[in-house]
Amino acid sequence: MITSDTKDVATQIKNKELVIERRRQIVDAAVKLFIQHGYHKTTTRALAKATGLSIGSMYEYISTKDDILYLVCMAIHAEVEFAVKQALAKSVEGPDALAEVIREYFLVCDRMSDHVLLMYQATHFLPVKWQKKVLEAELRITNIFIKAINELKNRGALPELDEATINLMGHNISVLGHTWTFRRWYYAKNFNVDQYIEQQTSFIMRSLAEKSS
Amino acid sequence: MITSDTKDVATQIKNKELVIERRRQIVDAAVKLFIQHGYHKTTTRALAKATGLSIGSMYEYISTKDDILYLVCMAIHAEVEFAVKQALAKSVEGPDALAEVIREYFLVCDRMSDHVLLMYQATHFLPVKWQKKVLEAELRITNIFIKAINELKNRGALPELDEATINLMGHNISVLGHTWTFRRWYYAKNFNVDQYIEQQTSFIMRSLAEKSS
DNA sequence: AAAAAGTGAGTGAGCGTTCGTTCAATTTTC
DNA sequence: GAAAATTGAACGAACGCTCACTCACTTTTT
Repeated sequence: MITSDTKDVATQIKNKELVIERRRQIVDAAVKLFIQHGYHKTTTRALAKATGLSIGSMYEYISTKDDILYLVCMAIHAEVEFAVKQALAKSVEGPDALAEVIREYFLVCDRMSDHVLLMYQATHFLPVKWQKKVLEAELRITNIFIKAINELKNRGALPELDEATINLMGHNISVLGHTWTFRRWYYAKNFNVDQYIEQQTSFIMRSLAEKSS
Repeated sequence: MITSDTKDVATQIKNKELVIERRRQIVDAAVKLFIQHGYHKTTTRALAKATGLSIGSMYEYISTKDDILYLVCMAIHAEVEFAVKQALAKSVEGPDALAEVIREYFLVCDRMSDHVLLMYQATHFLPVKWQKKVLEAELRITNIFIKAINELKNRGALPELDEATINLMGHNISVLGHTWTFRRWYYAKNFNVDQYIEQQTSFIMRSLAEKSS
């Protein structure tokens, strides 16, 4: 796993490695509990117990319950970003490169549906300063798509598209990945992931391909 | 305004009209406060004060804080549905009918961004039984789009599209309306509503027009 | 033996909800 | 039509409980 920017959360503990290790424990436990019961119904006591620390001890590694949510959000984004970047790196050069990245992204979203859902519901409990950080992380992922589209365009595999259009398409990809998670209540009855990916990729590619106006 | 199904929320008050009036007051106040401070940080006392009732009195009209959130969610959906249905009714017959409905839908989403956002964040605090009701209301709106696409298809204005594709397109319209509200933090810097509507409508229409696979 | 890490009972603010009471308006009784 | 009885909406102090966070103390590490 990737250790996300962790330096903005205060700690009393001197040993840096210990901080990383314990926080990983905390995040792992928190993800499970937050997903299961939601942020508010998860008590710090339950968090501590699940982590294997005492409350007092846990509070040596963070200074607010918010901190934990922040660490969780960053960890989730880091994981998604990692998956997408990897897909981008190993993908073939060619017009299907984008489709491949989209596919891999949608698959992470599927694997991590609960996590994505959690972020949609809980980000806004964070202090504004951290909300911004989380959105930056989100934007970083979206930018990967935008970059991928641009490369395709520059390679001549797509018609001329203005900046705004490409930008929006990047965001659409991002959101349609999330949509799979938060419309599960409906989609699950009608599709499996692969069908969803195929359909949406086709939607995206068609939208990009024929610029008529 | 439309009085959404209100009968599943219990009240001590006998006078039915009074219940409707007071609940409208409660919902109006609640929307503002929930949007401003979020559901959890809004206390029942603050709610009562903003409504112009005492807490005790307010509790004669509902039986749980959840009830208020439920009423709020239903009221919001009712308003969106109303707007879309109206657009559908007065829209011209023709291939632009869909574009017109989309436009009007995106515009309600814009007007009610805070409300839409609120629903994304707060629906899951409801008891499951009511979450379902809220999702039904959501689906009702989505189905309007699906129906509109189908009519266009049957009128020959669109190529043959299978049920699944049309279905998904309906959901995409729905979600892309919401997206305008919950990606405001980014979009606002780059677009205004009209540009957003034009771009997304163009995506949708192109995608519907050219079914290649 | 000093420093660092861990502990968990304790604290108190904050919250949703209840319920005994008030009182203006309406209905019934004489 | 005055007096008595009934109704039910409005009230808000009080209750019981939850929960984030602290701190004096113990254990472990160096």
